[in-house]
Amino acid sequence: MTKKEEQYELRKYQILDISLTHFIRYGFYGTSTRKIAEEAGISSGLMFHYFPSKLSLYEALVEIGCEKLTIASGENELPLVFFEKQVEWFLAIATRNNFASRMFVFMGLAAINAKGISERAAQMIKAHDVAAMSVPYIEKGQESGVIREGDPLTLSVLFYSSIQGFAETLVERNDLKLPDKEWFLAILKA
Amino acid sequence: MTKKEEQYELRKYQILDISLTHFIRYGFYGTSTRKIAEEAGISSGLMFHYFPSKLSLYEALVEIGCEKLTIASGENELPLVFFEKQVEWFLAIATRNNFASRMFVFMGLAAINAKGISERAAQMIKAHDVAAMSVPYIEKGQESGVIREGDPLTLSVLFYSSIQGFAETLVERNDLKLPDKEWFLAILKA
DNA sequence: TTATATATTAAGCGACTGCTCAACATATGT
DNA sequence: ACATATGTTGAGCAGTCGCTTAATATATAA
Repeated sequence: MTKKEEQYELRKYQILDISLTHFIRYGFYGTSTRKIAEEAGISSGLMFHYFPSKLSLYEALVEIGCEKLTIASGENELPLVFFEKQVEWFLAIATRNNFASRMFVFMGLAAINAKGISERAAQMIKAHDVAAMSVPYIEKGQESGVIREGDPLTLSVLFYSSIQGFAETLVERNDLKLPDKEWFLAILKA
Repeated sequence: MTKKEEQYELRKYQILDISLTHFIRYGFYGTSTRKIAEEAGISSGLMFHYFPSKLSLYEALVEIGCEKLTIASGENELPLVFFEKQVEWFLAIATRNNFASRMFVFMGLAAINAKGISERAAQMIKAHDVAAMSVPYIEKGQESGVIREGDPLTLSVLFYSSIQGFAETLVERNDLKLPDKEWFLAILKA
């Protein structure tokens, strides 16, 4: 990779990183491309050399979020092992206030108001419904008696909501210790 | 109350109601006072007869949210009874997609990005930290052995995060049944 | 070195924003 | 009926927005 291409990719990531923070703090419409450019130390026009529009910047983040926040669905794992891995994976990225942990908050916000921003982003998120994708594991666990009875989707949504909700709180507060993974699993366990 | 005053209060509530929906969907900066006025069937100027600014409208909603979403802390209740009442109260308002249930989502968003909007709103929310206020109940429950061990604040935050997170998901999806209250309490129970 | 492609800037356009204000309509109190 | 206070409008102001574009600097390839 040439020097030029290297700087290109670096700038692109830098813009995404700054945008992520701004989108969380000020929302899509409150985020100004001028401010992002200023913070990145480039002219406002150059922004549009890297991303054709503010919307494309937002959608790029949603796409990255969909990729990064997907869990590799283990092949035919035991249900409780599957959900335990989910929690462990979350706790691992939550310990560092990095790109991924801010992405968690961003995606939570996007799930609520992407419809008011971009139909494409809304559909990406909808197609990436981790709670719905985990329903089979819930059902399997209920059959074997290790997961409590009740509507599987609702149970799954509650499990991921608790992770999502805690992640949102975590970014705002620094007086929080990390929960034990058993606390999350208690929602599911029979 | 005269006919005039009656209409005044009605309009004021109507504006708040429309604003609530817009703030959730488009965020503070994406919400236009003109659009709110249009949806309320009044001129854009009249908006500012009822609320002196868009910010005051936002802060009014935060203030209402702080009032409505506060639970009457029962005097010396048993810890598990206290948290059970919290869940029951949430489930009661979650069953209707009304003002209160949208307010739930609004306050969740406000907790994240009020700092980027209004210092006053941010402090109102901070002063209304239900999770922190519930810590004594957690500690009491841990002493009597009915609540699991672990950092009390973290435990409390996780409990309320699960409620908050589920409420946020509930407004977006209509294919969800309501969880059993035991599912939430399982997070706390020893 | 020269030619070509890319990086970068800054000015500026049209649209939209929150909000004000002079003007007019309506309702209330006497 | 008249006076006064309140309700209501819509044009308009100053500012910001996303984005374009002509011009220029810089890096790469020949």
